Amino acid sequence: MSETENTPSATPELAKNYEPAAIEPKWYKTWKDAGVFHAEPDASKPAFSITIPPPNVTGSLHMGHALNNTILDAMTRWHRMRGYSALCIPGTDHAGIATQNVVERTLAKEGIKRQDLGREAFIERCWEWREQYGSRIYFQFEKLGCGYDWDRVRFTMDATYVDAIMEEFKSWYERGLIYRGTRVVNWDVKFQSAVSDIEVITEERKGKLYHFRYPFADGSGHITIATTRPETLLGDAAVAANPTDERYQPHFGKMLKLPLTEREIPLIADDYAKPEFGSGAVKVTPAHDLNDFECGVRNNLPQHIVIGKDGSMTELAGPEFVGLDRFEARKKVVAMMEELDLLEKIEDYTIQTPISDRSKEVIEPLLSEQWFVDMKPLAEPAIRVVKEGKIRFIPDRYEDIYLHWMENIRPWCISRQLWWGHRIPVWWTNEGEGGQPRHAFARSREEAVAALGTENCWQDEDVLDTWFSSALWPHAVLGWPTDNADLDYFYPTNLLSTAQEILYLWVARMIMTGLDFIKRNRETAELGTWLGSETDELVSIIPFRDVYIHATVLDEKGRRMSKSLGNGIDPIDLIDKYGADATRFSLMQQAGKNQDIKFSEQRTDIAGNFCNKLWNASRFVLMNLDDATTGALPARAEQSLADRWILSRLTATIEQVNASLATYDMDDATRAIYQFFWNDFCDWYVELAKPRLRAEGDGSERKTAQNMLAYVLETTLRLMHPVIPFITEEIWQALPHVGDTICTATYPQPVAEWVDPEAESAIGTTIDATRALRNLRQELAISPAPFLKGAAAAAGETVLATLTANRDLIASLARLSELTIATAGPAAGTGTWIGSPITGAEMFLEIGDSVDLKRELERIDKELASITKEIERSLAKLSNPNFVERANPEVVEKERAILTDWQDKQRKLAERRTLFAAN
RNA sequence: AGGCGGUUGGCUCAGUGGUAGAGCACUUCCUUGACACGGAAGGGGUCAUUGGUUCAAAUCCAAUACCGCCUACCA
Repeated sequence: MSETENTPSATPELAKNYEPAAIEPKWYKTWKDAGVFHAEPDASKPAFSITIPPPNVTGSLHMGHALNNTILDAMTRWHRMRGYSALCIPGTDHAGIATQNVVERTLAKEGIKRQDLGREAFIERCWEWREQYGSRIYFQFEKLGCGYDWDRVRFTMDATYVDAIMEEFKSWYERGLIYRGTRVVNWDVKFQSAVSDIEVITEERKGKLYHFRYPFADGSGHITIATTRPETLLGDAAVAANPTDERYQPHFGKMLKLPLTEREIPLIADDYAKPEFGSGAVKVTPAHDLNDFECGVRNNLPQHIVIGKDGSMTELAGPEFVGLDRFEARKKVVAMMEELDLLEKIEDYTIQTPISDRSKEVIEPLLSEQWFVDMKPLAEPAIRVVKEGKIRFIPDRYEDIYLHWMENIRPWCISRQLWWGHRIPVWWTNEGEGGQPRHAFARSREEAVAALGTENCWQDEDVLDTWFSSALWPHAVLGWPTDNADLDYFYPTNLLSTAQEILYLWVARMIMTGLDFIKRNRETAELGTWLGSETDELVSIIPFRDVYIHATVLDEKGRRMSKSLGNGIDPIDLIDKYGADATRFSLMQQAGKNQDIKFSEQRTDIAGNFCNKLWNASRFVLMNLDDATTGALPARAEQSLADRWILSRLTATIEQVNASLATYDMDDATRAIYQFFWNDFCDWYVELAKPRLRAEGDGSERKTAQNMLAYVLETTLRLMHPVIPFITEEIWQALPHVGDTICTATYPQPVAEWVDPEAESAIGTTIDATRALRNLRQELAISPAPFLKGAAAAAGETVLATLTANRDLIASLARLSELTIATAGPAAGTGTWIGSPITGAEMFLEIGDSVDLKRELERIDKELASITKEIERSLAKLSNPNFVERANPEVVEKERAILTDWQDKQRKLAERRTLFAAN
């Protein structure tokens, strides 16, 4: 029969070479067109849902995304195959400052500033930008193989999403949780906006510590203070020293002449000053430092704003400084102080400098009026829900990190002085009592007029922090604030997987908003997903059950990937080079409970080799099937020992993979897959099957082998599919299978009847025997080509039976012309035999004239030396009465068996040695 | 400064009390009809250090060192 005729006509043949680019786009399109990824509420199935962390609309796929989205997709696919109505909702975040930055840069190339365009037109440009580039990352997700429900894609500025934000704002505003406040915020002088803590990076920079003298107003000497920011001197409101500091106790309350100004400032007592640092006295600038601000509030100090929003000095700084850039002002202050002989010294100093992540400008802590959210009341339930174990962190160490932050939560500044984003839905009028401004929540001018009772009103200029909108993500993407079937069925979601740096800014806030806004009837709420008391009719529902914090992907040297270092790896390049499957596999192999991943491209190369191996082994299986092969599991009676063995290995692997995925040990899951497929299936099972495929007779042995190969391979493909979706689909389609796509095929589950210690032990012996024979051949440098005579001496009946049963297999694998099995070794005079002991037997090889006596003795001695060491170790243990008496009897028994085995091998080898030494 | 991770063969990492493992790299051999992106056989580790608990420690405890991450108001 020709090869072509052997191939089942209904199934296509695999291409000779594995080329991911030739299969991946094809299957993604097929799946998408068939609606495989679309999920609807389905009462007959359990729900499984995930919302992806929405990447910035300006973003493109980086390694962190690739890792996280591989995990999300694998978890979704795994559940889909296990019969869940599995949904993964994609979307993007409008990313206020980042998008505005990108668009402003584009405009700058045309020589336009956003102020030239005006607010409306600028926002129009932002939308245009988004239309053009904002979906790029979606195509990249598709390329990675992410099976997301594209019918449900969400953007944080969609009209329905805006409804959710309005609802959130209204509720918090009306409950007084959102308030207007004046505090020191992180000010970005380039964007002229407040920025959030996460957008501030602390960098160690070299700077100077300046020691200045502040003279007492009454001329009775001076106090020395130190500062890294001399320009803030102009805004000083006091000098503080610790109340316990004896050096300053006599002077508290006295006034100091603030140099370069006309002002006098007091020396106050505040324990914010640490006596051990510098002179023990610290200048206090309430408007330009958060700690000084708090100190100022405590002591009722004035707040002089001397640095303006653009980073230049204000009028309050005095006529000599007004308009100067803050860093110019710094130089000038130092120079003038030196001139006045008030500069004591300048030291080199390492300064923890806050830098704006977006603009790379030094952040200016600045007193300004902003909108804040009072987080304390919102944090309380969010703490409880984690303490009560309703939301689980994986790895669990993040629970403490989360709780620590939540318990020390601070007000959240939500206003941003940007144009792109959700404009704050608050309207103002100055028609209040005594012309005081008043404000009210309103979604539109009409609402505002109604609420304020006047036409003379205007909307707040600021927009909301982007995180204000993403905090609503899980319920907003499911249609909240409108009650609907999706929200009912898919909420709470099952998993939130993300990077650790947004644990606070995002994860914590989603928990807070979820609990605050999503309430259900206690009777109908799913067990373990709600917070409330027995008497509450309505209870708060958690947004997700599991929070998986994935590792940070670093470069191979362990450095963060960054544009400036140029050490980043573009996942799209990896996919183009090795395929999405290899990219995913290499990421999953490294994704466990680790904090970071040192990633090198080599890992993907190795994963690609695995895919290639899978491809070729599958080709082998396929070309050995024929039309009659159904891939049905042969009856137990028809199965060979090897068949039972591979099924036993398979069910152990299935169990391991399912268990590992359930606990987010993706590294363990991929390792189990890798080892089973390569070491068990390819290295041994396929090799053991080869002679059976060539078997003569009625063809039943060949048939069984064919069905077994097809069955095991098909099952393995389903097991692998969540990790490597494309290649598994391509091969699966070529094999006998049930269903239209592997995506919706059943996920393998362990089968108790397959567990077969007897077969595992028997094939274990077969493998040992084969290895011993191959080893003899190699150690004595005998050509691998010729078929040699082999023999085995079995110590007991079990081993004798096992070896006999697998005689042909061993002979084939070890390239023997014949294999004699007996209870004793070959008789003298029957040839030149060398031997090697295995557990329960000794394997022999007839090597004719090619024996190298010296070499053989060396081999035996080497082996003996290592065995002797093992025996000594074991003897030492067993001769310790404490061990024998105290250790678990099973352990002692096991140790005795080990010793006996080593001693047995030692005796056999010694006999061999004597034999050869005599020659 | 505090908290949390890490430290296992040349490299990247598994391994939570009972004979130290994998992949890559390395050595030797092999292009035998699935695969050289492969096959076969090997070499290589006092599991960071020190102490403790235990019959038994890579594994549990304590300290130390180094690396990393995250929080933090040290001018």
